[in-house]
Amino acid sequence: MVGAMTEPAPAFEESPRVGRPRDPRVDVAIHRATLELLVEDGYQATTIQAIARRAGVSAPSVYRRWSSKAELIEEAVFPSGLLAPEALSGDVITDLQPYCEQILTYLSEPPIRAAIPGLLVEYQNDPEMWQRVVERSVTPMRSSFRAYLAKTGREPAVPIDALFDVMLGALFTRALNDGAAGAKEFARAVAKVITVVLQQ
Amino acid sequence: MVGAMTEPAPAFEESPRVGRPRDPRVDVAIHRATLELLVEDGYQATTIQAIARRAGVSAPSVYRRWSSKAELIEEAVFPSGLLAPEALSGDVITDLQPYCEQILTYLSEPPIRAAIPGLLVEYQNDPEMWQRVVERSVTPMRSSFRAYLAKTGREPAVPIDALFDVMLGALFTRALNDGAAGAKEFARAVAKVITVVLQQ
Amino acid sequence: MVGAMTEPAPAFEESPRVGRPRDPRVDVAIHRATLELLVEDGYQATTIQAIARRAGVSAPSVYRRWSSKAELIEEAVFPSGLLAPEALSGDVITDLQPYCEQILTYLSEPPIRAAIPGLLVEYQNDPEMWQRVVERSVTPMRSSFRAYLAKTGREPAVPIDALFDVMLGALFTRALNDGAAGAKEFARAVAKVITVVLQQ
Amino acid sequence: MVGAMTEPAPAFEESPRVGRPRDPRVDVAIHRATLELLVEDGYQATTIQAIARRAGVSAPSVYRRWSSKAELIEEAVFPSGLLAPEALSGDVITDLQPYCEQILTYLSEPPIRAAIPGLLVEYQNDPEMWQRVVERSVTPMRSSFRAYLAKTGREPAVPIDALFDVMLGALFTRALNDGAAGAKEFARAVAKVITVVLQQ
DNA sequence: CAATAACCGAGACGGTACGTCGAGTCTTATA
DNA sequence: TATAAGACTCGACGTACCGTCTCGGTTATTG
Repeated sequence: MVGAMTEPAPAFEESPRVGRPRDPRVDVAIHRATLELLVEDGYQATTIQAIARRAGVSAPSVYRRWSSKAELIEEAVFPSGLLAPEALSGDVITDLQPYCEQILTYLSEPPIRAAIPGLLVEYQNDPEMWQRVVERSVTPMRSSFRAYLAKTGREPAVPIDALFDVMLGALFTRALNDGAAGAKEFARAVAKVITVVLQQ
Repeated sequence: MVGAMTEPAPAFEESPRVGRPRDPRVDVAIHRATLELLVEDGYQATTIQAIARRAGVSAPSVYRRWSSKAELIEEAVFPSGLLAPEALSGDVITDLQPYCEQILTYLSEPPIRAAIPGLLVEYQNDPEMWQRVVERSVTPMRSSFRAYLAKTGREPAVPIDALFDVMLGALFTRALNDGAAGAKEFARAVAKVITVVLQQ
Repeated sequence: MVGAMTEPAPAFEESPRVGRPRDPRVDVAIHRATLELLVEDGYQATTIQAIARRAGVSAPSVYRRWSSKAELIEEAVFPSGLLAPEALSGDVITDLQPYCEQILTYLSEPPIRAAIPGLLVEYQNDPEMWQRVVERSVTPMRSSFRAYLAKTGREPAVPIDALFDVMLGALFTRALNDGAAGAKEFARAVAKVITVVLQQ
Repeated sequence: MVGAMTEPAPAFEESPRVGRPRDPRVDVAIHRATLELLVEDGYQATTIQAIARRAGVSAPSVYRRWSSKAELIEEAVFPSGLLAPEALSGDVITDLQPYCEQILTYLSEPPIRAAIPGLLVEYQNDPEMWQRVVERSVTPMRSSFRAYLAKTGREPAVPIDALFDVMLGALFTRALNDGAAGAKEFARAVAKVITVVLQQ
């Protein structure tokens, strides 16, 4: 399922056993403030100081948890495990459209729409970091798509990965440009294209 | 034709008749510095102060010509009239692949790759400005695509605009993620997908 | 004469001929805020941010002029040329007491009292910088003292520099500890001590 | 005798009888770290956090024992009972010089030299606290000086307290500025001055 | 040919975000 | 029940870029 983004994220890695434990309300407040600012003011205005201010938290409390704005936002909009739209029944004709619609809806969620171009900029000089983001968000979709096609037993005229890239690229670009507006129609069109290729 | 980006751009519209005229070498230097910085250091590091520094020019000389970093970059990477890949012979089977390859190559030009996510961020709270960018870059492509299909006389099973969006979205996403690497293969795949839909 | 501390100080060294000239009101405001804060809140609370705030000026405008808090304060409390108490008539018996009183009064000026221990701390690991401060403030006094004694034609039983150090050390310590309270009496005592040595 | 400063000091007054007892090694480590930092890096760099770090101890463990950096340092450099240079034989001519030298040597001890200006700054807005420091360090010297002069039976031309202030002020200022360098010569000069006054 | 006006580089200006550090306070597990 | 450790808020640090401004000086067109 395409998940909502409401969980505070498990923050950093290991929790040390001694000393005052981190206040989970701080995590929640930062998480919440980040998403709010992303949606309200965009990526650029979502500065760490603004996040701290809105969360009612000090800047060091943010830096203690995340080493950069990019990491914080990455984790806020891509909480692990909530990324892969699930495959559906198995009938290509009926399934592909809701599947596409699901992806388009997911990519149109305001914080995701706002975060993606920002992360692209941030990681412009660090392709590996961007690959990490892709891994967390795209790879699960690609897997479910592959699994889905495997169930249908088809051998398309176009390599499956390329076909997936066409589908996702179309939906991704649409989401960036128009958000959820007209999602249903466009998802239908994309699904139709993929279906035709599969049936050819 | 997909154009190279080497010309200093005619800057602002009207040239006032009185007073000292602008030094065209300043325009050239800013233009050049902008593209260089975009490619070398990415959108974020391409600050106006850095551009001025590299161009050997003062910051006000930049602001005199462009009111913001976004406008400057927009003009530097999308010099008017150089945007529309030209249509080709008319035979769908043979034309579509070079056409897609042309678009993918164009979108993979380093300054364009670097500029697009930055402009997306910059215009996050100003969709109209982003539409202006789209108009300058996408609309000519869409027109040529329509004209191209008109020549073939086909009536596809998917609305032409949606089909174009699928094609361009796929190529755009590919360019953002991988640049020109493997462009030929992917362009072939995209062309195949479109062809299949057209022939269906 | 022992000078008042009211002048904005000529700021940095050379004034460059190009670029927007510095706003002299900014200099004045910083100078004034520094002295006020020193007197009201002490050396420690006289932070650069607090100075900027009180002067109604941005922090960078302070850093543009002085590279550190120490330099700023040094210049604010020791404006060049106002440091040497002048020698008096020439009669040891009558002169020495007002001379000592003058020095004690000078060292008791609130900003000086407040600044000296702070500068001592600041330059604890940079004795040369402290020597520079001494040069600006003590050396003129020492010179005038020497000149003064030369006029009397005496050859004291204690080296003149040591005698000066005893006199100034006594007055300096008194000023640090008690300020101007009971200055007259203490100046008389110090003058008496020096006189006795000179007459011995 | 002028005492060395090596003992950890008995910390706070009362030792509570209940609960986990304090680890005395923590006291020792803090004490040692404080003196080391004072000498190596100066008063300013001797932050409580740095002390805790060097002592291998947490900051609250320091605050539990001393309520402020000033108190900690005060106690570290002026351990009670080690402050008064002892009076000597009783012959003014021969005694005064070693007495002055002793004081000068004491005030030149690196931690004391480093601590004094810092404490002056710290107590700039709390003269009573500074008086407390003076009481602990100067008053014993003043008493021994008075007792010393009483033994000689002299009635000097300058009030004894003022004479003491001249002597100590001269030595104190010398110690702050030059430390122990040339101590012997300067002590001789100071002693000569005092002697002359006493004999006059 | 003089006046005018827009340009030029340089740099000051008030703001704001950056990421770090020290000051003290608090909360928890541990002894 | 006090300790030790670390998270907490707060605010100063010094730097960078923002976009604007003021300056002295230059270069063209206009009167």
